[in-house]
Amino acid sequence: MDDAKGKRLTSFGLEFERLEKFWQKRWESENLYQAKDQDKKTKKYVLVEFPYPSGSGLHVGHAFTMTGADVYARKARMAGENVLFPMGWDAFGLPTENYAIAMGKNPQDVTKRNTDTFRRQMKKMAFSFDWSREINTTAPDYYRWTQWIFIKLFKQGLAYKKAMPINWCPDCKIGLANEEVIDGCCERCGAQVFRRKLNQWIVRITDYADRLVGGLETTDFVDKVKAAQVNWVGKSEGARIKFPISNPPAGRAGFQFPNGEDHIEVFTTRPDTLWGATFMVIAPEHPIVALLLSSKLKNQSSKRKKVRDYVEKARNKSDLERTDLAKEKTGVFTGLYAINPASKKKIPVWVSDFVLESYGTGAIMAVPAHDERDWQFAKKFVLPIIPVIKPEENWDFNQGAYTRVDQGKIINSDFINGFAPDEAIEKVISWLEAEGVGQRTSNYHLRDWIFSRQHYWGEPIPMVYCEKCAINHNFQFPTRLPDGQVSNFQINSKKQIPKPQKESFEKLKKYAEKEKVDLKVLLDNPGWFPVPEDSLPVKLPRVDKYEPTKTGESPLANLPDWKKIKCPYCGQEAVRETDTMPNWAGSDWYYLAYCFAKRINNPKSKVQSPKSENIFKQSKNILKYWLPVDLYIGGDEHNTLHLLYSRFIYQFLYDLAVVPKEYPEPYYRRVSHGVILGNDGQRMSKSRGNVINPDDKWKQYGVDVLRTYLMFMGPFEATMAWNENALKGVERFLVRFKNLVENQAGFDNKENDQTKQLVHQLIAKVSADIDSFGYNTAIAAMMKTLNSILDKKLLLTKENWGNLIKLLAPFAPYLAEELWCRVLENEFSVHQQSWPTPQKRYLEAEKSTIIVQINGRLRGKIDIKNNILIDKDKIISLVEKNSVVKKHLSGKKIKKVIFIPKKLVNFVV
RNA sequence: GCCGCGGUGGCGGAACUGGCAGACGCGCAAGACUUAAAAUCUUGUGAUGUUUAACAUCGUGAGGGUUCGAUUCCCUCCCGCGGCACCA
Repeated sequence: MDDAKGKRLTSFGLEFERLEKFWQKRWESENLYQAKDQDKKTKKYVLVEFPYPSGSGLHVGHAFTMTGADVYARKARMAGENVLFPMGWDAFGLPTENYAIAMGKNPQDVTKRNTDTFRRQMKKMAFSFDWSREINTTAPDYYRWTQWIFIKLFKQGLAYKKAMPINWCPDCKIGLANEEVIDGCCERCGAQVFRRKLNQWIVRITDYADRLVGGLETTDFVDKVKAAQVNWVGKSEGARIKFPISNPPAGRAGFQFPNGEDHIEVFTTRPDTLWGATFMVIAPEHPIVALLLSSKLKNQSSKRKKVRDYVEKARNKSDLERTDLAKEKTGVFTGLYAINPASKKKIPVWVSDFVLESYGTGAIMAVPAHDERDWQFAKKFVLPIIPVIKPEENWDFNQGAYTRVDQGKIINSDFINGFAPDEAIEKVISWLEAEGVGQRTSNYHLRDWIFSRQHYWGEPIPMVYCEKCAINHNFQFPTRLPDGQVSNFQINSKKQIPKPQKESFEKLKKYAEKEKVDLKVLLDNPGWFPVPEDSLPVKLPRVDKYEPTKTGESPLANLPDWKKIKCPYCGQEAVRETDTMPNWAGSDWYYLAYCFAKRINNPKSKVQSPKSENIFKQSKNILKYWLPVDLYIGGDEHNTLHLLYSRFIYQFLYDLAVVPKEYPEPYYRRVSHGVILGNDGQRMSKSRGNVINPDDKWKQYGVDVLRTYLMFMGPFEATMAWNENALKGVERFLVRFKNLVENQAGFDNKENDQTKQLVHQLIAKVSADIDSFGYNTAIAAMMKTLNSILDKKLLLTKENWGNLIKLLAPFAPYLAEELWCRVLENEFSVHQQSWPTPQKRYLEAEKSTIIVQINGRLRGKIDIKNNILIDKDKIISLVEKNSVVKKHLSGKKIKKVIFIPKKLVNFVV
């Protein structure tokens, strides 16, 4: 075409940079993308996970994910929806702290610099975020509310302090949650993790286990996300069964079972195999073991010494060693015997580290005939193996356990003999409950959430410890049960409490009522009080050293002045908690914060309601308007932890009635984005040298080419390798598009029906594809249409060029704006235009192609006019006249004709 | 071991609820333009066979099944990716 004017463009890149700057500035000055609270339009909340602003800037993975979200948001906005598409910073975290330590800078400054870089890059990428709602988890006005949530958790009895054997990373000098330990090593530094007991704040997420699973029903998460959540909670149903001890070391001074009764309780999913339980195994941490070894027991036999040695060894083992499947079973006999409540047989109690203290009751009934681990143990220590399910084939129980136990019939089991296992389970549970030796129950893999971190760069946990109160409140009542629960608060129980204690108990009770604190938590955590809510935030003080202390305490422990505080209860001198919160805390509720970001970022503004009201209640109407999040785009790596934690916190806030009662779940739809690999097909990493930096690419090709390429690479949810050549293909497409519009602009073009059909079919296709994240096929369709226009030398009217530009706008916003305003000379801005709607009359062609098959094999195609399309007989006779069909049909009998209107005719011969 | 996802040309990928397999892009080949190269444009491009056309046969990880018809549904198996894992 004509390049006489020298106007013709062959590539973007540098030449385009000027335009990008120009339009970026204009969009910003006109506040194009601000969402309006309470607007009458349909709201749509499009959320993309906010990044951790690392020092290395925006990653190409961020660029990919956010472009995908941006395309969706832009299209929705043009289609007339009130779109909330916000962005912020999840800025607390170890990398910043480590960098600060290494460079001697303070994390606040490092964070400021990093977020500035990220923001600049995102603006360059033309992401249509509503920057008026930007939030930062490290801003005191933000984490004030993160702390507030923690206080509420405490007051409701959902946070408690406990010495926990935690995963301790010797290099980072920090306690790690189970989730942060990968193959027994620290997720961040790779050092081997070992166990260490440390006082930690624990959050009782397990109380919400059933709701975290049940709530999924009302959401539209993709199946794999739901499955991941369900698996993580890991519910299994079964029964608890009590096994009485036949030879308690009775008469010995000080011996008393921890549960007050002389039995060991187990959890099993297969109560039907109870008759096959020939021994028991308890975890080395089981309370009975501690009791057996307690110094109060005088007779320290050699057997007892063996137990002591074994338990000692197990304690020093790392998790990695303990859970190594391949290793041989170890264990020792405790000297205790239990009575199998069903068979009444005396069975030995062993201790072994393959039984975990943290799951179930920390004790199992071993059924070696039908469980692989129990079988191995029985084989090694020569314990009896009794089959209780009849195998469907010949089975040698000396060779292994028969574990296909869902089929078969029960044997050797008294009144359940002959039943199928699932029936037998029901019968046994009824019997257990009737006899009072067991009950139906469920267990979860989900553990309570260790919430303390011994680090600087996190939200301070807003708690105070008062030693004097701790002494005064360490009430010894008979009402305290062994599991830490308090059954009732009757002072007038059998054992009288001494008078001073009684008085202080009454006082504490009053405090609990006034402050709305669960009395149970105060009793379980003597001396611990939340800071008063109106004194929040507990600001992170500046320190000189960011390293954790040698004792494993956070660096805040080095600040005596900061630590000192008056006890909120007694007013005397007390100390602050020096631990900080885990990374997840700030991201648990950030999607709520966007809704009322103005109130957070400017707490002194007039919109602030009375101080007594919390920000969630103040923003009730705004939350009701925006929630739930309509679409949440994020990575698979957050499908368990972040998603589960934030759903839990939301459900908790729901129970506090501070979020709208209409929405029991925060996120309606969850879509997980894909991953971009380097051009070698490997995960991008500095060590491989295959990292693609988006900065380089937009400098070379321009933002529009980069964005369009990212969306064209493949399905939004897939894993794809970078391919520089394909990037050039996209550039060709955009350049051709631009040149063609420029060539046709300014003419009074007349177009034919064929052209209109092309345009309207494309509108329908692109609209549908964007809605279903089929960005790659949307772009392919645009390419195809452009090729047709070029091939057939079609002319388009200004209106239809406008339509095509609108379709392109979500992908290539700069080019679209340039063509819309400068070339077509339309009014600013293309991004505020309404999304085109396809006209039905152009969607269907006059002719349809009918496929002709013979015996299901393609033999020809025939174009048929629409007006006779449904007329079966006419079409069949028409088809039979076709020469190719005639040839194939000659000399054959037609048995049957299959006719699908508008699609095909199939002759069966 | 368990759970989830996937396997289609030389490559990335397309194919709606079973109905033209390979859209679109890359790469490659030939040609045009050019002194030449790059860029751009045109044409071709799953395999095999008679080979000019046209046509035929095969072809969506392997094998089997359902169906007039299967990349799509069912069964068995193989391979890859992700997650969980001594969880009773």
